[in-house]
Amino acid sequence: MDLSILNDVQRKAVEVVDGPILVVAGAGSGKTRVLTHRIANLIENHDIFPSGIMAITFTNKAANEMKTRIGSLIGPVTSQMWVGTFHSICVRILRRDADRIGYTSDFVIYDTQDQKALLKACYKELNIDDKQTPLKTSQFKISAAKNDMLTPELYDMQNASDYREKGFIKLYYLYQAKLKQNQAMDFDDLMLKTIELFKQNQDVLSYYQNKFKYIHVDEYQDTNRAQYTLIQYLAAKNRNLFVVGDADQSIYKWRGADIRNIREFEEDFPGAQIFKLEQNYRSKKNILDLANSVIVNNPNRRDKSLWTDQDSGEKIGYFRGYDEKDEAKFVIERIRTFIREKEYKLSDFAILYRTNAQSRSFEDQLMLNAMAYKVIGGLKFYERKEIKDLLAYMKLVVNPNDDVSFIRVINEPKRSIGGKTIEKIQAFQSKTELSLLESIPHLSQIEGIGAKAQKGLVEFYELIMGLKAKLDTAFVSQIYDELLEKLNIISLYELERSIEADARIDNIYEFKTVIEEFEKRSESPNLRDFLAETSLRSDQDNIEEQEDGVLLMTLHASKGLEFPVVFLVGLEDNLFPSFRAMDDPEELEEERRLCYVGITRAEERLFVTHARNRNQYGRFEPRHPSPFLREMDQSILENLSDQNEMPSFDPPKPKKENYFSKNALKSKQSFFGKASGTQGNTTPVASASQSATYFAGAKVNHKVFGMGLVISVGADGEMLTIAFDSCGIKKIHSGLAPIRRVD
DNA sequence: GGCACCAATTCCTTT
DNA sequence: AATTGGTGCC
Repeated sequence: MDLSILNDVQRKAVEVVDGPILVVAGAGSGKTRVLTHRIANLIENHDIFPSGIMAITFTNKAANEMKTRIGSLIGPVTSQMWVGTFHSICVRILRRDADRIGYTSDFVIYDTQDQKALLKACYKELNIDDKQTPLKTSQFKISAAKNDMLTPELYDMQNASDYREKGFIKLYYLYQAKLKQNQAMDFDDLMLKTIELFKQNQDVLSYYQNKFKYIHVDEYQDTNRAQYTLIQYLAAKNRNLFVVGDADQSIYKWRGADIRNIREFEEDFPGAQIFKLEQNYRSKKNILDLANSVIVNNPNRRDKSLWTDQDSGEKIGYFRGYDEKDEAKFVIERIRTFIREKEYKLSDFAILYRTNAQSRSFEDQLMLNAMAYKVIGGLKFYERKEIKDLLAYMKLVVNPNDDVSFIRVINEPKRSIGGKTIEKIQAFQSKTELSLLESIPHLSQIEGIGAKAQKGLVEFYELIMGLKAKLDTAFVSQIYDELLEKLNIISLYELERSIEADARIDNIYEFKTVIEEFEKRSESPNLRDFLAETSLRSDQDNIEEQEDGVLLMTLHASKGLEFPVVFLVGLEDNLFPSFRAMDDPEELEEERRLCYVGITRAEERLFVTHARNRNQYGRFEPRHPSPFLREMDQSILENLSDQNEMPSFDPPKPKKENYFSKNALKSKQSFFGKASGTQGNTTPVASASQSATYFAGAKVNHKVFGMGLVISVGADGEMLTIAFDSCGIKKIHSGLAPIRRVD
């Protein structure tokens, strides 16, 4: 292994073996390299067994990459190492000893949707009105409490004197009780229950404390209180804790991440060694300068600044469009130009936005141009109805206590079992210790269930039990196949003869592929582990390397990734920063960090864009530029907007020579070229709803004069000089004359 | 119980 | 704009 490729600070950080270590790693400063070399160094030069090493990463994808990279440094010794996310590592620990805290190792993991369904049941039992207290509010409150490690009991103690909390406390108790009844844990429980396990069972804790001699945590700035505590427990004995993070990239406060965890590392671990990585290897200087110009506006920030010895690179492209469609057209046109003129492939480009909903206009344009793309996040594959249904069946096969899954699929496909029937079973259930599924054999004791419903219930029971019998002998894919066959689900969707149904069928087959891949990769492919893995899959885990396509994702999802060309879009007030952040300075700082993260994803080129109007909630509304645009160093921005679209914030008015520089002119031409439709195969129809902007080269139709070509636009952007086919050149007012654009 | 139609709500970010 | 949930009728 060659440590000479590291810079001085990196090497020093890598070579320390024992004790607590904090690596403050700015964006693109090679923290993954430090982590992998550190671990490789432990194993190769200090005879540490891989089985004594734990590394916690932010995504499973990062975990796999880390294993691969360590493997390529010192060979395939990594299989004994524990590398994974907080959630997956907790599952692994819990599977072993769940019985110590009143769970079986067959527990299932409830995602956000399941959580909601369970809360709904709690609401019903407690007569809570979901109009008065939206499910989301309770969901959020429970999660926040758990992130702060407040169990119902602790929360109760802390808030007992507050009568307004009475209702919530009751709900929280019931929710937690129901989770246990269902043998289920939500995402936050995975950490809390692991901590509980450690707290109550000294022997278990000692086992792991002794086992893991060296613990590593990546993205330490985004750990929450529970995760922090978990680490404290695990590292308490050996104190060999190596954490890497960057306070400037903390973007998960809303999920409970506590920036203090990294800021106060020295106090938590006296004698900790601290290394600061400030040389950036990722981005051109202009990109880095832009990032710095934004992040310095955060008042509560420890001063540090990244530097690079790379050249400046191109300026940062700035574009303001008429609306989101205009914005998308610009971005896609740029990508086309890049690919035509340079050696870029589609997957070199990333479009980063604040909210998932923004992907749409870009998808439309990409589709129009027949360009491959991949949207990361949004409606996840595993959240699609047909997949969730099949997952619910499989969860029930593993865990018959899972009432949430039972209710989800008992009438899917239709078995003539509705709310009334379920209520009757629940009434029976409350007198017993049985789950809904387990109640079915006792149907004779339940009054008033119709023959049709009874038949449906029994068939359902037999289906699940039939599959359960095969659990230990059959492959997951065999169970899946049998499930599909027994449910006759494909034929049912085929009968619908709709595009949506066809897509569902595709997804069902796709899911089969996912299962088969799991079986190939896993050492002991069982259904339990498969279900856990699908529940804990992150968006980034779904990025496939081999497929070429433009990447679209939220800024959050882009964390830890890098791309040659980045488009940071939708830089508008109330969108980015989010409207929720406007009145809260702390949240505004977090939005700014998010902006910083976005900028620093770019290696070679960066473009920042926004629109003057945007469709939202079906309404077309004017938008204002984001304050972050104003903060950006204007001298490194290059305005690529239509002349009519000069920015209204202190304009990044390019110096004359810039404006007419070869680059600016070239890009301008391509932009106009596209809009006026002179490029033949670009945007064929597209503009049925023509945008109201006019510019030189635009084709217009006048009610009286007929077709014409805009020659120039007045300084006010409204007086147009138009050459009409019928009557020559005329000056008319775009706001008053009966004209419209024809694309 | 199932289905069709209407109304309300949503678009902040996620394991 | 689009999805989701609710209501009322069959």
